[in-house]
Amino acid sequence: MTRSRPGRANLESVAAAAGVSRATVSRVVNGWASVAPELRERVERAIAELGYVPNQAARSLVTQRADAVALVVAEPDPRVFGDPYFSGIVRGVSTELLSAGVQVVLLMAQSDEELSGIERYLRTAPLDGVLLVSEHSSNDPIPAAMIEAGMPLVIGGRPMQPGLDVPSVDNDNVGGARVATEHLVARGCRRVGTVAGPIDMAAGVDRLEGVRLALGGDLPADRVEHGAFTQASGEEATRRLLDRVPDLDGLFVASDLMALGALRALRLAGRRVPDDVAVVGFDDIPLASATEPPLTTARQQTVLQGRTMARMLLARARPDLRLREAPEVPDVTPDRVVLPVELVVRDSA
Amino acid sequence: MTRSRPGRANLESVAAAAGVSRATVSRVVNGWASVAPELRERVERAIAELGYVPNQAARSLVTQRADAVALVVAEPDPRVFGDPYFSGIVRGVSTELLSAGVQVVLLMAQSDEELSGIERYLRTAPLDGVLLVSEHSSNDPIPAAMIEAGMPLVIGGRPMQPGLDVPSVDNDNVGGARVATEHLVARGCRRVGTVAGPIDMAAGVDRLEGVRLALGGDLPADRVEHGAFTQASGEEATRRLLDRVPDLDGLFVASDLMALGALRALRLAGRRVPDDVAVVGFDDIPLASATEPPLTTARQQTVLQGRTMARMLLARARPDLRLREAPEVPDVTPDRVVLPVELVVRDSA
DNA sequence: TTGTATGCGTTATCAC
DNA sequence: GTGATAACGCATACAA
Repeated sequence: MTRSRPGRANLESVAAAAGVSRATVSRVVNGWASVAPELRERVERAIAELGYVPNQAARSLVTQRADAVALVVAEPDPRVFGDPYFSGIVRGVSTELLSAGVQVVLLMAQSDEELSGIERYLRTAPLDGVLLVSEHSSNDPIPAAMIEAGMPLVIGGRPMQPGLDVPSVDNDNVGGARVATEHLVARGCRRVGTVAGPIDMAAGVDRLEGVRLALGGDLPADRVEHGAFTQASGEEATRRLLDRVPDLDGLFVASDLMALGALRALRLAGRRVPDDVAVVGFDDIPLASATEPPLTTARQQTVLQGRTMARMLLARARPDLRLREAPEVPDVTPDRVVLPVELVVRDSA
Repeated sequence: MTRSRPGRANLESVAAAAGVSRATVSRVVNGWASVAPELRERVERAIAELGYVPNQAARSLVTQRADAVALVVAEPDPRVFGDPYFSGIVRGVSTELLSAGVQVVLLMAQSDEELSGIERYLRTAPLDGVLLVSEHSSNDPIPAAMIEAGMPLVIGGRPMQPGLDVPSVDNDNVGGARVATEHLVARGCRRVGTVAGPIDMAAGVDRLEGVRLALGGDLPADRVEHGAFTQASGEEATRRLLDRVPDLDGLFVASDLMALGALRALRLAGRRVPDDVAVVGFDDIPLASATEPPLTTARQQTVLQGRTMARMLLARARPDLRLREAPEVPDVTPDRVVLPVELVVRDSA
């Protein structure tokens, strides 16, 4: 709190009311053992009566700690917040930080102007560290600024900026796409194509790379179309693909949302799924199990990603905090963690 | 920033480097006029060289200001973030605060545990004020805590807690529902029913009240069904309604999402819209214009609501800030502002 | 166990 | 126009 109303209590006034020194009050507030029960009692009563709450600004000034961490989401489209990917990360981050007694502060940037306001805030505000989730981050000024300011930072996703190396937690987009595509091949598909994501996004690039790895040399340029991770773009890309490769029999679509569009395009083109064309998506959004036919897809562990990011940051920014055991979270000492992506087989492939 | 790395520059070091006093550096940093151009030059160079950034904790400690405001969203379902209602408010709040040089900090509470962490944070962190958006807020501890702590607070929506009066900005749910229902009547509907929202949410209660006002005494209990503001619940409620009142010829649905369900239920029941049953929704979500037929609905001004909330808070918490003119934003001196809701007539009614 | 004293980095009030 | 200097509220090393 900052606006000190006329009557805002502080250590001094509590000390006076309890008839002890400021130091003793401080000890009680911070739970130090070495306080006589009787004094403690008096102090606690005084605190309650005066409604005393410690001033975090003053506390941060001396301790160099803030007990708060910023989670920055740099994304122009406000709909990211409805995205299960994002909400999983937020849930994971919140869970882990809550149990560590650290508050999560969400900062969202929908424009460059807002982004620079956020940058300013990050450099000056009392914060223990920063978590950054941004999809197309190749020209994001924040990583460099944080490094220069000495502010601990962990990135969610694959850092796109060459030169800076920042601790990060990513999903295995390459491996996931590879397994998904291998599933198509194992199923008997001979002419596999893909609706890939945008090439300015790490997830787009990496998933396409996974397809390449799975198919070896067998991915001619005409079997690749790019979409924008939206349903409409997936539908169109699929249509273009079918025009060029009419005998396509397997399709890896780089996101479930695009896969929804792909299913529609296939239906309209008279193809049966999976009999004529087998389809695999990526993300396992809730809708994926409700499509006709239900969608085989690669599932990312978004909550785990959030938890891992949080612990990685705390390990670096607040080594004094002892976190509770969490065997399901990978070791966060290395600067780069990649979480496995699992294939969920349903009827579409 | 809080973790002062070994080399973190402060006023002192900048002053030394520039050969001036701390006071002069402070004047330069804060843009005071009374500094000789030459000194100013030297100071600015030193600042750049040392990468000096003011410490906000120290600054807040003495100024009693923070240049930051919290926007608290108390809602268990993370999907609120995808909700156009919420994203409109965020956009409005952000716009207005950005131009005032105040940072928005988003705090979301998905559980009571998180809510109490947030409450702690709000009382202690350097913050100029708090904006609260919570739909079912009748037992939210935050308003009382903020009042006790003397922290300026503005609520979005209608405050549900008796006793506390807190400045608030609401949409005219009563008026909007009333106009929507009157539209049905004017259209010739004789047996109007409604799918209302939950009774523990102000929007649910108020919209139902609007229907009552429009119909005078003519709303028998069997023409009211309640849904949970979801599509599925809207579909079910409509089905129940049709079972009980087969000759229903007008339907006000308290949210567009529920209206989507209602349209489906009507179609399945073989009713034509609007010929057999005219339908009006509420919210004007993007999907509303894409339904078959396009949905007549009441539109809330969510961005304006956010902007109004922000200005109302700043007027109380930071009267020193001079905001730019904004004729479209209503006067924020009264403690309660209700924004008009406009009927958008499409084909469904 | 308790109290005293110092410093965290700023802003702001004075003299000069 | 500029420079000392006193707060701001707290934690903590040290003395008692």
